[in-house]
Amino acid sequence: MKPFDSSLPMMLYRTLDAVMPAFRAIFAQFDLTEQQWRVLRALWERDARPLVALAEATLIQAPSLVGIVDRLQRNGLVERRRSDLDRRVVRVRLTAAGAALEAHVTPLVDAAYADLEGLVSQDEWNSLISTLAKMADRAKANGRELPSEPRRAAGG
Amino acid sequence: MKPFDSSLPMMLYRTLDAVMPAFRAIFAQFDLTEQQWRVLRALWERDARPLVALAEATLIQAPSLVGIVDRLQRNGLVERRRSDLDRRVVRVRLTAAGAALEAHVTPLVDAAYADLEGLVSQDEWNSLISTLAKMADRAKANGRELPSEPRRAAGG
DNA sequence: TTATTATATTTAACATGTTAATTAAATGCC
DNA sequence: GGCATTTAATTAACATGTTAAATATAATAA
Repeated sequence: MKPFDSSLPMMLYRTLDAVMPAFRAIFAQFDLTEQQWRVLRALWERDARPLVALAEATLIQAPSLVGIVDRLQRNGLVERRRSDLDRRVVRVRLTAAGAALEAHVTPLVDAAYADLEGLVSQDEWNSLISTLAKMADRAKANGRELPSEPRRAAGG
Repeated sequence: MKPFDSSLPMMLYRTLDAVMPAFRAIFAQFDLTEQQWRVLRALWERDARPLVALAEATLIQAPSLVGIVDRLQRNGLVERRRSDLDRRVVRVRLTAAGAALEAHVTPLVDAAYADLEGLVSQDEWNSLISTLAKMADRAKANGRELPSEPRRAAGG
């Protein structure tokens, strides 16, 4: 059995545990949770997204997202609007207050992110990001093949 | 503002999202959650730990751990015993059933872990782990200095 | 010793994660 | 055109995460 402390999943959790509190402290100043910030961050980039699209962009699954959007809506930062073309779709859009928040939060988050980048060399940083991307893509691809049998006979 | 999709925190979350379902599928076969497995995994390595020590080993904070241990206990896998030397301390120890589970779960988890290691080259794997370790250590060290002022005048 | 301070566990209040099931609306196919 | 199949959002049931506070016990200092 592996060392466990230094297993990849534990190292990923450990890194997040070490890194995120600094960001959460910023979010808390604006009465936002980390996940609420992620939703706003996605909407600032492209507003009025269907909930499914928002789930993909934020890596928050739809059932969790429902509650997060509920609370953002309760706090007046976003609103829901049902699509007319496809009545199943609910688009989440920023209110004026939600949009205005960007200018206040972003500078603090950017500064914290710059601090984070300074912890390792630029080479280390780049290879870290690219190895994570590669691993995530491949793991996800694997995960999509095993659960049920391949549709016809994809070959192995 | 950064690309967001490829920000370090999002990459860490994305990698965990891609990697963990394979492990969770194994845990589920034994009616275990990921966190319950982490507790057992730590106890298999060293049994009868104080709850605080278990929290550190598993990266699960004490308030969450209380409930997780409650459920493990309810399922007959661990038991609590209050220390006689220090009546504040509660040690969590494996039952026979909890100890016996190791031999069944471990082979499957090891196989899944081997698959994971195969996704990238050994060099990439090693530098990934070591960069994560470096970053986590440094971020944590930074986090311990700012919150309150240094005790006396630690110098900066 | 006693008041103070620190530590270990737990509870509380709230937000989120995870999986399965529901509900409503759209699509595919015969 | 009608029925089985998909898709989007939600609900349900349970487990966990996060922060603050409470409780009990231990260590410390005046």
